[in-house]
Amino acid sequence: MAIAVRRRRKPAGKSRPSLVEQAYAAFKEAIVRAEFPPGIQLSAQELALRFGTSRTPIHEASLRLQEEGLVRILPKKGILVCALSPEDIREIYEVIIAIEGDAAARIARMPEPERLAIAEQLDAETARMEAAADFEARSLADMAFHTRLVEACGNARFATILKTVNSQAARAQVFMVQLRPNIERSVPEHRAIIAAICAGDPDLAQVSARAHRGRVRDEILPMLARFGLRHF
Amino acid sequence: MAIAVRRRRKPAGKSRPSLVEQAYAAFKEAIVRAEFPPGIQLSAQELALRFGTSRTPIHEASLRLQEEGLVRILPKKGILVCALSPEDIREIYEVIIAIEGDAAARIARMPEPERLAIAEQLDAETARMEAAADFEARSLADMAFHTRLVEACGNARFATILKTVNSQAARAQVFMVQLRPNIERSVPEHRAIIAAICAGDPDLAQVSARAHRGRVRDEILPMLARFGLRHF
DNA sequence: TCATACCAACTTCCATGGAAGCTGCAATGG
DNA sequence: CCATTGCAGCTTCCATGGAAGTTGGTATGA
Repeated sequence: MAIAVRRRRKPAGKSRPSLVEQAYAAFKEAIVRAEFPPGIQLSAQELALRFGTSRTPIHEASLRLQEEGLVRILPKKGILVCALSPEDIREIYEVIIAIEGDAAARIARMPEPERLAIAEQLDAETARMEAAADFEARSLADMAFHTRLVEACGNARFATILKTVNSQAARAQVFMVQLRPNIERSVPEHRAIIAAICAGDPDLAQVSARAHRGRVRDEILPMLARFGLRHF
Repeated sequence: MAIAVRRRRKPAGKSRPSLVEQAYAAFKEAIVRAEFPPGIQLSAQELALRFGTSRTPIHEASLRLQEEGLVRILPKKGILVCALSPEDIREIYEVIIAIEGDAAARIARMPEPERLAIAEQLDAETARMEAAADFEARSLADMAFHTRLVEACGNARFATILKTVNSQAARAQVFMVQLRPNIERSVPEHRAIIAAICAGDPDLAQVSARAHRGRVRDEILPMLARFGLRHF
């Protein structure tokens, strides 16, 4: 007997993600990449066909995406992929400004060893950004800087909120890359935030972080307006 | 013929809420009222029995509540009603401080007629609070003030974020009522925010709003610690 | 006595089909 | 010609049952 290989209790790492998880990730990816144009209306049936599951996981994934603001479920009608207006972008930036500003201030209030350690990490990302060869690499390092900033601040809810609004803005980011804003100006601004953190000055950190994101917002919004983009 | 009453296309108002909606509301209500003690583990089957539906609407409602942070779905094990630690309360207050501060500043930046109109509404709530006979009425007026503040600020995402964290904190509020913090101190602080808005001073509005919520936080956290409450 | 293997009772996960609602178009009646 | 009605084809909503994973208690062995 016992020919059959006995499975372990915890079979090597975590078990495969559920179909809901897969459908959620795939659907979200498709939305962010604008494979589904904003405003399009889909049915669970066709999505199930596309992702190779039944309708149930699709439906549950849609519920999650609706909670995040990426789609709207129209009862008895279908699933609507939400379109973002420039107004939405503005709202999202204001959330980012409020949260990141406080995150920077919180870090600046930490005891010196901790905040210096964080500052070092932030500085490394900024250096990586400065040294980056192409726009994409720079953009990636930029994102890493901001992610690190909010994850290090000691308030997990800040990170959650930013992750949500970022996923809303992600589709717009795809367009942004094509517009190629002058990301170089970010480097000294990042350094200003880092300096305020090192100095342990929460107010200055707050102001620097807000000024940085505010500048980016003020640069991007007219850009979008100029290109006459009504939605994303 | 035609004895049967023909239904209109739009049958008088909106149709009945879906079972998911009902289950969601009922489940959330039960959690907030602490009918389900925090940390308890439930099964979809028993909830379905309690709310008179099948397991599907319960499951979907649970997904929504999980997204809001009120429960966690443990795969193949059940639904866990999340417990809040004092640390969570602190985090939630910091989100409130960041968002409400910016909301107040945004209102103060509006053109005079608009911000005066909003100030008047806020003042009315504050007056209602001052005149309230019992603690509960005062508490209600207080909540109305803060709700109005964030809904009037012109950024719908601010309101959404606050609604989410408030629903997380709602269960703790139930305990708070029993502790009866001295809510009277809020009245002059509300008036300070209103004055800053009337004066059109965004920085002062920001500082006033933050100071108000910060004071409440600094009052409540030790209170919870003193009573040795580990979770809610 | 203690550690291990096993099993029965639980749980969610997911597919599926019928019920109910929405929409656009064609047929009908003025 | 226009308004109304009826219907066909679509959609989600929800109940249900089998598949598969988890757990705690019990029997078994050293």
